[in-house]
Amino acid sequence: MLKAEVKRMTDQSPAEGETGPEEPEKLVPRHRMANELRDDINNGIYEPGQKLPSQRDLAERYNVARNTAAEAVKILIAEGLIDNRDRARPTVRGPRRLLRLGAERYSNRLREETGVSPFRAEVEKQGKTPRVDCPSITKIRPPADIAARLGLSAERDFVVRRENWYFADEEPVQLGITYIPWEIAEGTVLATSANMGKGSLYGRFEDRGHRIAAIREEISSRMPTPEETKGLKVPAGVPVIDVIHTGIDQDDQPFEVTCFTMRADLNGLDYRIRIED
Amino acid sequence: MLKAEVKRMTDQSPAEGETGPEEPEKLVPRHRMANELRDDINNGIYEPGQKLPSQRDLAERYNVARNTAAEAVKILIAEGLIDNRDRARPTVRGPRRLLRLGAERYSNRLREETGVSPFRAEVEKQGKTPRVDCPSITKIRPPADIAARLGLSAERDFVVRRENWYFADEEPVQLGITYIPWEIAEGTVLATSANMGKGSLYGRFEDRGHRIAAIREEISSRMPTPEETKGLKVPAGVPVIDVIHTGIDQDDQPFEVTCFTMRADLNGLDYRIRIED
DNA sequence: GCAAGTATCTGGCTCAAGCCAGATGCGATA
DNA sequence: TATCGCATCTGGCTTGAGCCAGATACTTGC
Repeated sequence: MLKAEVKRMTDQSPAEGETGPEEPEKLVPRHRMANELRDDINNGIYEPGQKLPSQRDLAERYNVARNTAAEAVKILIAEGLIDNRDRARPTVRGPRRLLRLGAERYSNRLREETGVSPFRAEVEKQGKTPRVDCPSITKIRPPADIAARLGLSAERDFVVRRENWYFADEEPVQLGITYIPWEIAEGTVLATSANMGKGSLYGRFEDRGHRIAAIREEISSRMPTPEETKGLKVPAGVPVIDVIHTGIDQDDQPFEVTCFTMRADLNGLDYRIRIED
Repeated sequence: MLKAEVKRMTDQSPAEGETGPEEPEKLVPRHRMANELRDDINNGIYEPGQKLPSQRDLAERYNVARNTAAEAVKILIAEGLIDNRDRARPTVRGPRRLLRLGAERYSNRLREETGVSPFRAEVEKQGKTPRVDCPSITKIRPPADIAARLGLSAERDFVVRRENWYFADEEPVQLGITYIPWEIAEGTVLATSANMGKGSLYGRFEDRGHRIAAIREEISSRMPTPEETKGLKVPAGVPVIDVIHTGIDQDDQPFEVTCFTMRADLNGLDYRIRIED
């Protein structure tokens, strides 16, 4: 890692003495500058957590207008290399440790033995304080895609919709919206209370005769909507992971669907799956 | 011009104490314009595939400078709502059908019965033509994280590195880099040939006494690097999904690791998992 | 009817100038 | 010493001007 030769020839003379196999591929200034900055970051010249020089400085160093310097920084922000929360000085983003959520979080035994939710366990493993907020429980008609997964009718049936926000050290991490057939939730805490009691959510399903036997998880990723950016405080240049989770009971019946929206800079998934013959 | 008279003596008031339902939340022009455009797109005023009016038109309609109009469009591009391939006119991006890849793609029975790779099957299901390209097979020292997963030493051991590019109708879809311990690959087509023969990759592992019994899949998501943007032709505003896949045999030994990089606009994952008690 | 050539339009990009509000630093004051 | 107030700095944003190369449409000549 020879960071000694930080060439900074501000004049854009061709200067390509020996043309490598790669053609220079002439770049517009914003990209030339973004590339240099990116290399510097990857080579550790700017350390994670370190603030970048001011736009006005950068502009002078790279011999561009301040506007252009700002554009170059924006490129790296969009790539997720630089963080620019609020109006603070843009900062080099370091690799963050991911919460690794796996299928064992649904294990019946684990639930019974520890009594602590896997999300909490995972957060505490990182030395942070978990918090789960359930700001709303409502009775609604299921959205069409949810109805399909639960085997319900979007016109005739009802579901309980439970909204859960997950925090680590008060930083929003993910959002989960759980849909439960009214038939199952009716008359239980599932339909009324944020506090699920011993064994948590799946404990209550078991009370109603639905023991979790299998799950389906449909995973995709996309850029957050503006609402999600605000609600989850997703930094610029960070996508979200969508997980549509379906809980399936011992009779092969789906009894619950949860749609997770996770910040991709804080969450990952980790599945160990036995392959059936 | 000190606006001293505006100074809040009630400074640092809780602020989110009893905010009204929705304050207008004054927006800068670029966001105001981006919001209107986004609504129009979501309300179907601009149909998927339709071209946006010219920047100069938009600027006039929204009463901003052309620069600002361009910035507003860029916001929607970064959100993934608008596509601006090449220098073509920005176009409203429609929802794309995802390739849904699941764990059953590793099923031994499925492999033996159909003989066709799950990727091919999934692509053909969409009426497209699959193609897999294996441009390089090399013998290298394993990267540290790979070595750890295979139980090898990054200094002493070797692995075969196989690079695979996956296309649907000649559009790049994903990239997979497979690492196989040299001990296993030595002397087989695994180390030499792109063509795997009947039963494909996992058929050859079985020849060497490694029947797949379990897999581990570690999933995360991020924005693509510039190289990936170029190689996979990832459109602006689209993340990639990283999957680190580990194949585990009947003796609980890992025998293969593959790192997938998938375009998130074309790929999704779909796992059905039995929950152990 | 068709091909070639041309004028126009478009998006991408850069620049210089300037306003604003929040952050920062520093000195004066209590 | 601790706190307040102010000057300054910073990033974010907007504007209007202008250049460029590729796309498009239109004309002209064969």
